[in-house]
Amino acid sequence: MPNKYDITDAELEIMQVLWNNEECDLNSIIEELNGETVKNRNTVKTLLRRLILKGSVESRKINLKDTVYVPKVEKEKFLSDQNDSFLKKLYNGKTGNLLLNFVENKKVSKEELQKLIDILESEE
Amino acid sequence: MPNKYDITDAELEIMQVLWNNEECDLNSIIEELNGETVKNRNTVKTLLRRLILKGSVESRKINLKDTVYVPKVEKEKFLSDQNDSFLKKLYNGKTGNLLLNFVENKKVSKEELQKLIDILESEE
DNA sequence: ATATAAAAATTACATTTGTAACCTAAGAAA
DNA sequence: TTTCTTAGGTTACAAATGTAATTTTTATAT
Repeated sequence: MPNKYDITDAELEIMQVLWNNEECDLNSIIEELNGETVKNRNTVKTLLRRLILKGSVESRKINLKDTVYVPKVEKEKFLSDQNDSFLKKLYNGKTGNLLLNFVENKKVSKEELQKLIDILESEE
Repeated sequence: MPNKYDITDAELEIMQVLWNNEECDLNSIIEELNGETVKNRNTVKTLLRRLILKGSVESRKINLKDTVYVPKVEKEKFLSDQNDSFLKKLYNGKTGNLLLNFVENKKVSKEELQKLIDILESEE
């Protein structure tokens, strides 16, 4: 009884395709995946089935033969949950700790940070 | 043949204890863990054994009876690797994308960002 | 209408992960 | 020294995961 948001790494690759395309059939998914990962058709089918089982994806029959798959979790919500658990796991749940790490390791520049401040200010 | 940096969630809890204490025996580890997670002694033993197997931890015999465990991966290196794979998995490998998400969801404040800029400037 | 191709559904299977029981050896208590 | 306790080592096991083979169904070409 895992829920919508327990998505494994292999499943996530499928979700990414669905988020980028909203509604696609198996073939499009497989095509999209190539370039990234190459997966056997049945593998993709299994991943889709598991995603459907846990309610993260819905399958819609177009006709007797064809089916399209629709993501049932918003990417935004998913990302936000992933952020939270990542932060909790490694940074005591604090964005500040992660950011500090980025700064210490020169993963972000002054300019980038300034741009973010600008965004925040423009929203005020 | 998983390497030092493939550390599972349950194993990570052990690593955290070791990172905070540098050298401890099984009992101290278990004691530290309580409050966080409660784990059976044997469970902790197994996790330690697996960590040793993959080279992330070393066990040192103090005497015939007692052993202490020593972390063999630096926390810094580990965190940095985890950051990279998290970013790659969800943000195209770009810190910028993650930060933008934080900003959009009000997970970081202007003040925090400014403080980071100050740190960067003070280092120049 | 029948054989063949394509898609969908079901089943399989090895590996990893979390959890712990079980067995053994070494000091401590009697 | 015999027994109990405690620490260490080994084995087990179910659930989750990544991957795919097998079987069944549906459609298309002959």
